Amino acid sequence: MGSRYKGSTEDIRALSAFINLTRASESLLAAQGRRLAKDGLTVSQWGVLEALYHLGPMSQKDLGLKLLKSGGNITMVVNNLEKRSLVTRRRVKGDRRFVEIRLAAKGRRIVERTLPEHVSGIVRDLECLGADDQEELRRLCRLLGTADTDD
Amino acid sequence: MGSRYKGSTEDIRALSAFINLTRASESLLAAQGRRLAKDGLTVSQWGVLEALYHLGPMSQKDLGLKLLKSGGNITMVVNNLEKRSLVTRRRVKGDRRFVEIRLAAKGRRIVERTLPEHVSGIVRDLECLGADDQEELRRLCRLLGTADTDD
DNA sequence: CCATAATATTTTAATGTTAAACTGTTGGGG
DNA sequence: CCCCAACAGTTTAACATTAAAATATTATGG
Repeated sequence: MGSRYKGSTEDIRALSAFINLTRASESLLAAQGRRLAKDGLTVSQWGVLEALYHLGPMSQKDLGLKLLKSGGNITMVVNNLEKRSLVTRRRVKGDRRFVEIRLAAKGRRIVERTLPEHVSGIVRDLECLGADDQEELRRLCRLLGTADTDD
Repeated sequence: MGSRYKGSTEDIRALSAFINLTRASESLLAAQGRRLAKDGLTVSQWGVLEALYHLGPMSQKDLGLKLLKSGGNITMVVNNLEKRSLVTRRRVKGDRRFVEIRLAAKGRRIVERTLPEHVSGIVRDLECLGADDQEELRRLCRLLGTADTDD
């Protein structure tokens, strides 16, 4: 049944790095998702709220660039936030193609109340690595992220 | 507007590692997705096909454990593969709760034809790291994956 | 000025994802 | 033997995600 696998040493090295990287990422994201769920938020919704909190109001276009998501996706996530009055939408006067997304009071309260807890959750999740290993991990991942191998 | 951020050095270290890790993972997964799309497959579908190819027929339960996905999700992905005759479903005689998923001939042909290309794609994507860095990355990510901090 | 290209957003269709409720099936204790 | 815990799978509801088509607005070249 098994063992029809024939990979070189380099293949195995790269595949092992790949699988462990994606597993680690999924694991951390899942943990963050569980914490956010207690506040009734998803990871994507949190991404939007945090961007608006730290960078101020911006268009959906800019949100998409910041979060590396498609325009249609941003529309959906902002819809769900707007339904719950966590953000507001407003057509930009001057260029009516743009929509300016802004943190609503309720959204701001949620971010300010829960931000410390979500930061410390991530810090705790990474604690099993020491400071040096965390910086090494960041260095290696940064190299990968930059590598925009558009084949 | 900005600069209401007040994080300690440790916070920033952990957050930087976190953000770069998830970005790198998304970037690699997106690249793999683009390659798979040329063969009309998604990352999830490929995960199922590859598991069946390397490990042989198995129940949806086992697929879920192997791929770390929910039961409902496996039902959906297998449905889509079954529609295209890439896998087959069969109730297990003896214990009729189980469904055995098996690679169909067409699915096997696709895996055998495209596996080398998809492996080498990953190898290429990781090439910007040397062998040592790849193994270091694997080590660090493995530590994170193991850390099942169920808060 | 006007046709057209470019841009921002929305919509649609397809897939993925989970939790929770629901359907069968099995196995075990009373 | 039968009720019921446990278990595998499916369905449903909600959200996420993308590509591609559709809408609306703006910019631009002739």
